[in-house]
Amino acid sequence: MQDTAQKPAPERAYEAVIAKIRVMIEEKNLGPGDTLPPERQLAEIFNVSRHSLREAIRVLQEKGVLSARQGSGNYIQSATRGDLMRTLAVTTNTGSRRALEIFQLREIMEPQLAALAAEMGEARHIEMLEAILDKQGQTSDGIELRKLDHEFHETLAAATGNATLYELAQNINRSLLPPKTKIYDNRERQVISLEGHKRIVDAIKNKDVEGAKAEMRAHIARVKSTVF
Amino acid sequence: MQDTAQKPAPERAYEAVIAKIRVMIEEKNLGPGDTLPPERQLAEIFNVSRHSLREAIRVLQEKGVLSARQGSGNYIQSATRGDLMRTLAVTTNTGSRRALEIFQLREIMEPQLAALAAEMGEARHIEMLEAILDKQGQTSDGIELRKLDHEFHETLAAATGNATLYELAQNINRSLLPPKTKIYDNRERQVISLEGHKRIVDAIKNKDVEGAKAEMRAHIARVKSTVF
DNA sequence: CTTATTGAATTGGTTGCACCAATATTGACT
DNA sequence: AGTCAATATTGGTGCAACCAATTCAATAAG
Repeated sequence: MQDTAQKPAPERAYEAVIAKIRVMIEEKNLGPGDTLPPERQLAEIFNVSRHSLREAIRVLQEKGVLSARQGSGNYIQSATRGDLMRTLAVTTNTGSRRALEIFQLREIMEPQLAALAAEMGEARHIEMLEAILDKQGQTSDGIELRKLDHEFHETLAAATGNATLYELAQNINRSLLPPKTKIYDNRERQVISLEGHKRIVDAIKNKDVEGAKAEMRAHIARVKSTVF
Repeated sequence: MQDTAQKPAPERAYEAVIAKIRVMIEEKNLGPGDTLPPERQLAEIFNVSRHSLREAIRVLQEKGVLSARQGSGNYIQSATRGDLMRTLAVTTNTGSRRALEIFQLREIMEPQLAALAAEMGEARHIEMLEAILDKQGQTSDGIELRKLDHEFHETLAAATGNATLYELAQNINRSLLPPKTKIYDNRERQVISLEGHKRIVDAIKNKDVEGAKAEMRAHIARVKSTVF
């Protein structure tokens, strides 16, 4: 067991602090130029160590929400209150949650990529997809299969004819699964993956736009359930 | 005197550490899934306290470069070279073909962002959206309106609660329209934009998931037709 | 010999305190 | 009043200890 295991995601101290700072900014109606209370005092108020407090401040600094002046104070930076609130509205996502976020992005994009591929797909793209399916059926090496899975989804994006979508798909894939993960060592997953890919390619070959979308949606759902 | 004058900006310890970590990743040719040396050891190597080292690691975490697992280690998430947003960040504005591609990306994503916002949207997000509508109705300055349009779509992405989607939306917006574009000087477009936004917010307020999706789709279609 | 178990060692998470460095404030002196 | 030096305040850094989750190896059980 060494997936990208997802635990209940315990909230880190600095994350709680960021949330509290956001509330404070809203309640005290602070805007650009205003200063936060001193760190020692904030740590006291929020009941955390100054270290944890400073982690939160660093993050907000790096996001452009705050700026620190040694000897003076921490100042609210964002150009407008709108920028400030928007940034604070989504703040903070630790590694594990990020994986879920990227998965959500994938759920949004991939079914429509499949649909577009079915609509636009040229012969050469379909051939490439089928070649990948072949290889996928002939190996059982986990590393190789993960690679082929990436290839499949990227090729599908390429089949849309939209270079931007292709590049984005590449980055999504590579962000989602670290190369060494062994989730493909599981025989059951191998079958699920291959079956799903086959159905998708079939739909694309038949130029079945809605079918391709549905199959991809189902495929992602299945993969997701085996991962989490 | 309260002038905003900034000194030569003395480099903070954590900034130096971030740079050194990046160099280390490069030199040791580390990729996603690999782990960094333990914090105590890194602090020793870089000659800083663990506190400063951890500030650096936190920042890299928030940027999605690292992910931490207590009891295990700090893992490289996405290589510095292959950041998720790179695609759109770099390319900004290369011909009309690119513009069309990004528009297509927008057609794929935004309706689902609206749907998610309707499903997840908290009160504060809806308030922000309505505040933007107000401003939009009160000005007719082209530059200002373009800015508000961006704010609207970015706030909507923020309302999904997914920071990755928010970042992506930011990049899409900025890639699609150069800051100076005056397409909002056209009175007709102003009306179309405001009307569309209102309908979308209404649907979100009513938690009408399908309605939000449909309204956004229609909105994008209208905007597209006025642009091309 | 293989598989569980358990307990020590490792590693990130948090806290507290002390001290440094830059800035702000006070107050004595002219 | 104005100047300027002493003092207090505030962010920046370091050290050391302890907590909590994980890893890993020694050991016991089958």
